[in-house]
Amino acid sequence: MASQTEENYLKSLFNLANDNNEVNISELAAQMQVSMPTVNSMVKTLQKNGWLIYEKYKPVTLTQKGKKEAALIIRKHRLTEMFLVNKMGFGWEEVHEIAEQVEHIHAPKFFERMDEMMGFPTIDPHGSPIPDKQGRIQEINYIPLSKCTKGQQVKLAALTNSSTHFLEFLNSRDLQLGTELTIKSVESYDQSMVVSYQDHDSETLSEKVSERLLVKVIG
Amino acid sequence: MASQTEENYLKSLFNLANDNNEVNISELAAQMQVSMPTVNSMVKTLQKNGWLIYEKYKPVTLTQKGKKEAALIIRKHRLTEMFLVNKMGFGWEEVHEIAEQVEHIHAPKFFERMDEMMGFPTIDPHGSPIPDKQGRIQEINYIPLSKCTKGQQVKLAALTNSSTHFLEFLNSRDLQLGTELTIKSVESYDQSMVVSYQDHDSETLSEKVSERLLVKVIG
DNA sequence: TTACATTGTTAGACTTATCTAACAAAATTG
DNA sequence: CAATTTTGTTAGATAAGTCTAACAATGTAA
Repeated sequence: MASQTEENYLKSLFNLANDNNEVNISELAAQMQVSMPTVNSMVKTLQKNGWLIYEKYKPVTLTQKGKKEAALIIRKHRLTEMFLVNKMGFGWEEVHEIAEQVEHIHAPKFFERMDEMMGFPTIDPHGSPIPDKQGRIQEINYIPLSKCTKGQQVKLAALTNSSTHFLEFLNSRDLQLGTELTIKSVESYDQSMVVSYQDHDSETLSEKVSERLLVKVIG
Repeated sequence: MASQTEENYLKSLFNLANDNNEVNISELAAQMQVSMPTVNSMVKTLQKNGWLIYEKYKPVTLTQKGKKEAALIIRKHRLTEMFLVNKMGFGWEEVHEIAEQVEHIHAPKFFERMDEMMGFPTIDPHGSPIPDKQGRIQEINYIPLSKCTKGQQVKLAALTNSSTHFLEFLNSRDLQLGTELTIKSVESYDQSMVVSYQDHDSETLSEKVSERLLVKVIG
């Protein structure tokens, strides 16, 4: 069984993996906020335990076993976030830190019960997909709002960043998953967008914001 | 902040404390399932951090700070157990292991929300009192069934032991908190008791069982 | 009250997860 | 392609929490 620390590395590895499923030591060190030598020694341990493939001076790759384990931890994280929001009345900006701790609990029934009570949700409060019990993750293809153009109508479907700060910003603008926006204009200088939705006739979103908002084009 | 390991020692110290608030190194080692040298080095650490008083070759004593910390961890444990039973549909025999993990989560709001959702319960599913937010614990004076005599009527109020095995035994006999029993006889040879309750006209309980059942005399 | 048993301590070692300093390989760039 | 920067590795140290072996203090009981 992976230690809590190992579980955190697996999660980061899963999230950082590029198209070739590769992750650099330096990226992992940055993500985990530890030094490169620490990562170096940890990847050797993770390899020894069959979670990943490592060769000197090469990027590392999760094994099937490692990918599944990571997905199951992410499953616990996302189920917890959804439970906290749907069943316990938390705001979407409050749940990450709690889920970060709850995800390490070893008690399959606990998470199955959450899942049941919520009617087997497929996405978490930030629109990210919840891996299934086999660790399979359904890929959804939303596009960043920043890729959209003037006149399009889109529905906010997910976020690429779920930091408390960003979520509080969205709260302050009444932006929620499901909100339908119309793109009124795009400023060519800085790519900022003017959008309208609900009671908001004209709200300006910087590129930094619009590239973190994943949307579905509806018109 | 106490580490998870330290939290577990504090909890054990709290539970093992005798009338003088003292705990022996050997008792603590047995409870924690570690060697005496391990306890010896840990109590030095705990003292250094102000959780307890330690003098060579003397039993240790929790400080006020240590007692409060322990009670607050026990609070999280018992709130969790109650939440699992009342809000998530678990049986009282399933919750200890899960609560043992959840009690280490640092997220005051999480436990406050549980508390609110349950309407601020004062006992856990096994009849043990839930310490308040200040770490004060309300002492309740129930007596072990084994101390009762023929003819008495009593109500099952709490348990001194909440092992899964014991709880499953109680389930098999339809014994729950609140069950009212009449003591039909006590066998002088082995102190076993014959009791009746609900549909059970004549159920024999060994001393081992009756001394673990805490009751309130009602007639 | 001396001997024995129990309880507690010290010393030293191990594992996990981390660090810094020094160095080596790989990638980038003039 | 040689020089430099970036990335990765090795070596050695540290802290937490554990162990065993050896020894010391305390308690018990003949």
